[in-house]
Amino acid sequence: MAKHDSQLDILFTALGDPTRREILTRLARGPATVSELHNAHDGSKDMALPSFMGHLKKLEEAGLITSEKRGRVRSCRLNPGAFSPVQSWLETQRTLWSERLDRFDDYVTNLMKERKNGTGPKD
Amino acid sequence: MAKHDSQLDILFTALGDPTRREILTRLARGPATVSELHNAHDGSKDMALPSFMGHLKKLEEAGLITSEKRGRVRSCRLNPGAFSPVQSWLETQRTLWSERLDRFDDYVTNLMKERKNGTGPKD
DNA sequence: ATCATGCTTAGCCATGTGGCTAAGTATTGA
DNA sequence: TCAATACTTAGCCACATGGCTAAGCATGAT
Repeated sequence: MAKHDSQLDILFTALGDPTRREILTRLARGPATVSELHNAHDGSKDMALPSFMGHLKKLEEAGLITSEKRGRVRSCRLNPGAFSPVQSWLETQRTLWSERLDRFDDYVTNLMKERKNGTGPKD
Repeated sequence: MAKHDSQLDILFTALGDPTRREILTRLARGPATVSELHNAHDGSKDMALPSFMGHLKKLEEAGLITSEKRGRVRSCRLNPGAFSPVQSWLETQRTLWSERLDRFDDYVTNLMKERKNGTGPKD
């Protein structure tokens, strides 16, 4: 089996929360301050700021965003390159699937046939 | 902000675990039985079968795989189409980013300049 | 019928997650 | 200087996650 890749864990996990995806979508349009992001989110969810900050922290730890504090204002920007491992992994899946010509039914059919013949599957 | 999409939650979350990604990669090469998957995984991790089955269940709930029990053997196959929402979301991000011509530094510069001029950011 | 095989169910655990409230610190503007 | 603003820290909570062991059920082989 393939080697463990914790960066993929972190990336996919980060993307598994709706608030965090919202944030990323907003930042894809351009940088924004924490307040701007939070206010936009509050429109529908009304989440407490510390919780919201936790989401930003998670995105930053995943490398998906970078934030910078100037004075009392913290601005966030997207790191689009950080999506690369995700896209690579998906592409790998697609490639493997394309190379696979067999179908599920064929597999089961062969399995049953080989069992009846007493030869066992070949692998 | 965009509407909540719980399927994306489920998909990204499912992909956030290394064991589950391993399983998907293996199934991209073709269908396999639970034992085959588990044995291959055991080579490096030695996870108890009930735990392993929990991962398969999660993948099935996400729609990423489909399993079928014949007699005492359960076979699993990949549903490649289930990745579509994930790829669509990533593509949306890329599109938004491409449309974005500004840079982070420009944003902060404009922010400071507009504050000095007393006009405030425009949105 | 009996035993082996391949799951499945049940219960447990430590840790993490996604929130909350309360309080605090630093910066900015009046 | 003081009040307002923009975060930041700390502590709490219910629930979920990713594992474990033990036991059980169904099927297949002998």
